[in-house]
Amino acid sequence: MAVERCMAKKKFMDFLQRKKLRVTAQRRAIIDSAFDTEEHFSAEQLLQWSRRRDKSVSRATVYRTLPLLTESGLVRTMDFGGDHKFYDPNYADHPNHSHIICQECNTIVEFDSDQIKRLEGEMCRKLGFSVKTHRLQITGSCDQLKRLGACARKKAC
Amino acid sequence: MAVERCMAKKKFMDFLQRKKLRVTAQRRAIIDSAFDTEEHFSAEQLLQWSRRRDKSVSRATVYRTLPLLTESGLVRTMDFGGDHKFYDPNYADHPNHSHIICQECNTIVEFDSDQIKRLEGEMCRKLGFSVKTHRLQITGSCDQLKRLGACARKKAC
DNA sequence: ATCAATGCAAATAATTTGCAAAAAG
DNA sequence: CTTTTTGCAAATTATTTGCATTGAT
Repeated sequence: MAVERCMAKKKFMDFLQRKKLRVTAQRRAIIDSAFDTEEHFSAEQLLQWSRRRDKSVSRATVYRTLPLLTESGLVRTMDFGGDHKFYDPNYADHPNHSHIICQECNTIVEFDSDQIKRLEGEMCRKLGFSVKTHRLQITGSCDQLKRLGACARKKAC
Repeated sequence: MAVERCMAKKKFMDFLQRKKLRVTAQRRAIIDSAFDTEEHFSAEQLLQWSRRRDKSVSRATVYRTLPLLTESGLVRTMDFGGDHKFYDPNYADHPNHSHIICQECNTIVEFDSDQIKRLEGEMCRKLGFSVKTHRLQITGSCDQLKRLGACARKKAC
C-alpha cells in the first residue's frame, strides 16, 4: 500500500492524452486506486477502493476504465483459473515479471529472470517468431508446505 | 484431428475409476471429442463435437465434465484473455509444454524447453518454492508478419 | 459550445444449479 | 436395488450497453 508510483500514473496520464481521452474525477480515483497498490485486484476490489476516494464512481465506469489500463500496458490481466479475473498493476516497474503461486495459500511472488527471457527469445527465433510479451505462471509449494505439510499462510488469500 | 490418443483416454478412464465415477455414454462422447483432437477448444465447441457423436449430450453435462478433465491434469484451461476460455487436451503427451501465440493471426504453436524448465526450477528454489506446474505463454510476431507487415494467416482463427 | 464520459438500470453471455427421471454398477 | 448422472429450464454471476445527463476541454 501507499507505494505512490507516480511513474505509472504519469505514464497512464500520457496514454490518455495521446488517445485524446479526458481526465475525469472518476478516472483519477480509479487510477490512484490501481497504482497506489502493488497487489493484484479484481474489478470489484478496484470499485471499492475507488469509491473510497470518490463516492460517485460507478461499477460501469470501472469496467470501462479497465480496458484502458490494460491497453496502456501498465496493467495486465492475470488469470489464475479462479472465479474472477485479477489485474496486476506492476508492469510499469517490471515489464517482464513472472509469478509463482503457492498451491496452498495462494500467496503470489513476483520475480524477474533475464536468463529465462533470453531462452524464450532463442526458442522463439528457432520457431520463426519474435517475442512481444510473455506470461509465466508457476504453481509450486513453498518450503514450509514441504517441511510441515502445511503452510502457515494457508488459505490466507 | 483423428489423432486417437488412446493413452489420454485410457488415463482419463482410470481417473474416473479411481474416483468411483461412472462411464456414461455422454461422458464417452465428450472424452472422445476432447482427446481425438490436438486443437484447443471452448466449452461450446466441445458441446458441438460431442453432440455429433451423441445427440443426447447436453450443455450442462459438458460443463459438468470439464472440471473433471482439468482435475485429471490431462486437459488444462488456457486463458488467452479473449472472450471465452479454451481448453488444451495435449497435456497427457506433453505435460510441460508452452505456447507462442501470433499477435495477428492467433495461430498457436506449442513447444517444450527443458532448459527453461531447469531455469524455472533454479529460480524457484532460490525463492523457497518447488515447481508443481508451469504455464508459459508468449505473444509474438512471426517472420511473415515482420517481413510483409502482415501474416498470410491473418485472423484465420 | 462540443463531444466524451458518466450513472443508472436493463441486457447479455457464460456458467451453475435444483429437481425429477433415467441409467450405471 | 442403490446411487450417480442426466436433461431441462430457471438462476446466478460477471460484464456490457443504451440513453439521457453531466462535465472536460
